[in-house]
Amino acid sequence: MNQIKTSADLGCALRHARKQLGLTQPQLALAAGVGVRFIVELEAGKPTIRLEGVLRVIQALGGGLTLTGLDGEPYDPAA
Amino acid sequence: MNQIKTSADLGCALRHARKQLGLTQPQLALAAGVGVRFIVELEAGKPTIRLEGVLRVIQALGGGLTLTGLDGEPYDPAA
DNA sequence: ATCATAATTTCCCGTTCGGGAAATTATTGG
DNA sequence: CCAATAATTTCCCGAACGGGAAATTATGAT
Repeated sequence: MNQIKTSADLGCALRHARKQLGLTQPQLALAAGVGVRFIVELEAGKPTIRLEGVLRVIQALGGGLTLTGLDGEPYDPAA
Repeated sequence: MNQIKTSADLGCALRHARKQLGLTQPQLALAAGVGVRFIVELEAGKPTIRLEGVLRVIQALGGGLTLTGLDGEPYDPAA
């Protein structure tokens, strides 16, 4: 369970995951539909990368993102 | 537990969370250090917003992001 | 040590973000 | 029904993204 607080956390975790899978950056870039440089910057923890690519990379790695701490009561339309 | 697959998922979840907390978009924007438009676009599911702001908003709401499925064993899509 | 492969940086530069504020369109209330 | 608050769109525009490819620098294997 990897708690993501900063973009650096995310980059670090994704880098480890990629290596774990034995993928190179170009391979992952291809699989995720982004450029190699995007992977480099993502893994380097660049804070201003675009969400879209981040999600695609995570999915290409077989991972998922879970939002925690915000599951209060069921959605109340009258709130 | 909110599994985030797309930026739309995220936007939807964050919008509900904000309402649950009784915050307006400008209030959240201020708390997260982003512009109001950023909140609007984030909640609308815009795929190209910057990660930095997303993380700040989530934290301003008291939530967290968890990366799942990437610890340990290699991912085998054919398993 | 040496060659091969991977990783990262740099370059150019079109695309697009995203801030603030005003204008417009819901929503809610008196 | 009309006023007030919230939500979203629009405007202008500087700043930054990020794609491909080549160059440079790790990293590793034989």
